[in-house]
Amino acid sequence: MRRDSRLSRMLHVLIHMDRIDGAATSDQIAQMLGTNPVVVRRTMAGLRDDGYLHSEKGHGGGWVLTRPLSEITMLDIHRAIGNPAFFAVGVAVDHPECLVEQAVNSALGSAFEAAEKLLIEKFASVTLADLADEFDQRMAKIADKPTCELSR
Amino acid sequence: MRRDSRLSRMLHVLIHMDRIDGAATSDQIAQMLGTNPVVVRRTMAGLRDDGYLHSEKGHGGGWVLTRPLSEITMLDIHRAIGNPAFFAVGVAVDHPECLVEQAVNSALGSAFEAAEKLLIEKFASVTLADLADEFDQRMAKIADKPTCELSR
DNA sequence: CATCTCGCAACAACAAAAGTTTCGAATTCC
DNA sequence: GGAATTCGAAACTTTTGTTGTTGCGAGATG
Ligand code: FES
Ligand code: FES
Repeated sequence: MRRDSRLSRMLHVLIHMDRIDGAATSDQIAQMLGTNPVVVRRTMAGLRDDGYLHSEKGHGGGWVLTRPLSEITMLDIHRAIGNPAFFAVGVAVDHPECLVEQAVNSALGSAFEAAEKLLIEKFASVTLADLADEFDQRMAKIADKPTCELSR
Repeated sequence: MRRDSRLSRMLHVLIHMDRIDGAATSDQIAQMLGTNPVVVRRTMAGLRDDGYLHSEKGHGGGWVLTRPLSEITMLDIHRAIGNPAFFAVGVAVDHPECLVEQAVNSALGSAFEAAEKLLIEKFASVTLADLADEFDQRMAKIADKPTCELSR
C-alpha cells in the first residue's frame, strides 16, 4: 500500500517557510519536495482553508505563513490535509450479523483505537516550533549545512 | 487508500474452522468471506507455510487447523499474511540531507514507532482462543443465532 | 501589456489489495 | 481407469487513492 507522505511533506515545508523572508512560490516549494507545483498547491490548499497559510498571486506572490509555528501542532496539519486514515489495515464486514466477525472486529477495532489515540495525543502535543527547535539542535552539531535555496 | 482486510478475514475464518469437523474447502470459506476461492487460497497459503493450517487435495479435502487456537496469536496471523504495513501514513525522503526533513521524520517516526509497539503488544497478547471466548459470550446473549453453513 | 503566480479541472501513472480466468496436478470415489 | 473434487499457481483485470502532468483562466505586479 502506498504511504501517504503529505503530512511529512507539509511539516517540512512549513518549517522552512518560517525561516525565509517573503513568500515562497509553489515552484520553489515543489523543488524542495521533489515534486511539481500543482501537487504543492493541491496539498497546501487545505492549510490555507484552515488559516495556516495565505497565498498571493502575481509578481512576488506565493505562500506565506499566517501563524507562528508555536501555534500549529502536527495534528492541525494532519487535519488540514483532510484527516487521512492512519491505518492501512482495516476490518472486513463480509457478514455483519456473524458473531465471530463481530468479536474479531471488536478486538481489532479496540487495538487500532488505542493506537490511534496514542498517535493523536502525540501529534497534538508537538508544535511545529518544537520541530524547528529540534532542527536547530541538529544544525548546531554539524559543519556542512544543507544548501537548498529555501534553507536560509 | 484501500484498507487491507486480510488479517480480519483470517481471524474470522480460523475461529470458524475450529468449530467444524473435518476440512473446509476454499469454496466454503470463500462464501463465508464474500469472496472467491482463489483469494482464499492466496491468503491462506501464508498460514499454511507458517504451520497453522494444512491443506489437502481431492474429495474430502480442504483446509484444516493444525494447532489449538490457544497457541495462535493475532500477531502470528499478521506475520503469516506477510507482515503488511500497519500505517497508511509515511514519511517523505525527498531531501535526505535536509535537517528539517530529518527532524520532522524523526518526530513522525517515533510517534509511529510507539503506536506500532502498542499494536504489536496488543496483538501478541490476544490468542484466537480469547477471540473464540469473546464469541461465546456474545452467543450466549442473543436468541437468533447466525445461520451461515460454517457457523456450526 | 508582458510576466509572474495561483486556481482549477481533467487526466495519466502508480501501487497494492482484491477479484477473475484458466490452466495443471493430486486425491478420492465409483 | 475414469470422473469428480480440490488445491496450486500463473496471468490477467478491477478497484481505490495518492501522486504526477498538462492546459487554461484569472488576478497581481511592473
Ligand atoms: S528541502 Fe530542506 S533544505 Fe532544502
Ligand atoms: S461467516 Fe461467520 S457465521 Fe458464517
